Formats: sequence, structure tokens, C-alpha cells
Amino acid sequence: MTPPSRPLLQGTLDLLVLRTLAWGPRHGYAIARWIEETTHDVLRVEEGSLYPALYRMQKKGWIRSDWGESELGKPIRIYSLTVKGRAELRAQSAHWDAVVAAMAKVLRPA
Amino acid sequence: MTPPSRPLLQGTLDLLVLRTLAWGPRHGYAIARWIEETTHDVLRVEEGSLYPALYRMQKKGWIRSDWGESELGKPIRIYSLTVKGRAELRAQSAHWDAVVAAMAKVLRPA
DNA sequence: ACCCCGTACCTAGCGCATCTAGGTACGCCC
DNA sequence: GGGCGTACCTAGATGCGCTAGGTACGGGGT
Repeated sequence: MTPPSRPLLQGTLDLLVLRTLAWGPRHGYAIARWIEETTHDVLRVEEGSLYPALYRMQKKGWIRSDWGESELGKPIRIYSLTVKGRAELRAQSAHWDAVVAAMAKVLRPA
Repeated sequence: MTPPSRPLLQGTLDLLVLRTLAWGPRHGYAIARWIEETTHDVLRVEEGSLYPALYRMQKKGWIRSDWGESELGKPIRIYSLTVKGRAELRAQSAHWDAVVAAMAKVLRPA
């Protein structure tokens, strides 16, 4: 639909997905919708970014996928966090907090 | 020296530079040092990122540069904010705040 | 005398995440 | 029958930051 006013900051998508999956397994499309709803569309998740990101994260061992079935019996790919992914989530959360704090020092200095 | 643990988030460098120049004109090298000192090296500004960024921002009319002299009489390029740059700073600050708030909703939901 | 470090500037080319813009398939509703 | 929503996928472009080089000069150490 309306394209995102500005692209997502590089690196934030992984964190967003990791955190979303920490709530429980979800399929790709639902991850995107959940992030957009939660942020009232401030953060848009384009499918062209999402699926390659899911593939990368799977290769890194942060998430795994299993085939499941939608309510209509259609095959859907369910993603879930691995132990490694949980550790990565903690690391990336901490890094994000550090970046936000550092940015705040520059943007609103004493 | 020690390379940055993680690259700067794409798009944040412009905001950082804009905000630094809002304090007053500075030359490129000093902009980088100021950001690194202020954030205690959490945010590293590599010169290979900085100078192309300054060039881009100048092309966009956000900043302008004039030749000046260092204390030792050597030519240095002094950058300063334009009126357009000041507006851009406000816009990017607001956007950054919105992104941080949106990220917080996903990372630490009610 | 020599070398390294710090200041100050610059560039080519790489890596990589995100986006654009398409595609498939199926079910529902008007 | 056409369009919309769900759900998945991909090729290629774009654009930013980084790596790794380069220039030039002055000061400090040995």
C-alpha cells in the first residue's frame, strides 16, 4: 500500500523479528502484520525485506521453520526461536539500548 | 584503530552530523571526534563514511562548506548548517523519536 | 636523521540490508 | 468474473557505511 516514508534502519528488522517470535511461533506474514499493528504502521515490514531476512536468520541458526497448516488447511511456514536466537535477542536488545542512549547524548546533551 | 563492533545504523549519521553542526560550524574531522567523545566511542564515525556523507548533505543543501584556516595556518574545510539543514534536523529528530518509540512498543510491550 | 603518531582531507570499491516490483496460488464476496 | 486478502517467494536496484588505501604536514622520541 502506501510505501514506508523512510526505510527501516538497517539491522532493526532482525531485532524486531526476534522479539516478535519470543512471544511464540508465528508464520512470516503474521510477524509482519503484528509489528505493523503494534507500532500503528510507524514501522512497516515489506515482504521483500521480510522473507530474505527470515532466510538469513535461519542460516545463522537464530530461528527455525516447520511446515504447518493454516485454519483453512493450507500449508504455512511456522517460524520459532532457537536457543541461539534467544541469546541473539538479548545481545541485540542490549546493543539497541546502547545505541539509543548514545544517540540521546548527542541529540539532547546536558 | 579498533574497528566498530557494529556499523552505525543506516541513516543515523546524517542526523548525528546535523545535530553536531547545530552547535556551530566545525570541520569534518572535529565532527567525528565530537560524536565519538560525546558517546564515549559507542558511536564510531569512520572517515570513509563521514566525508561521503558530508558531500551528500551538501548536495542536498543541508550544509555548506567554506575554506578556513586551522590554528597552524593550514587550510581546513568548515561546515555549517543551512536553513534547509535546520529544518531537516527537526524532521529527522522527530522521525528518530518516532522510531525509538515504535521500537519500544515492540521490545517492551504493555 | 629517521620514523611514527596525530591532524585533516579524500577516494574506489565492497558488502549487505532494505526496497521495488514483480510473480504464484487459493478462497471469499459482490 | 474481478478484485481483495492471505501467504509465500525472487531478481534486481538502491544506497549507506565500511575497508583500505592515499596525500600532506608538524611534533616527539631515539
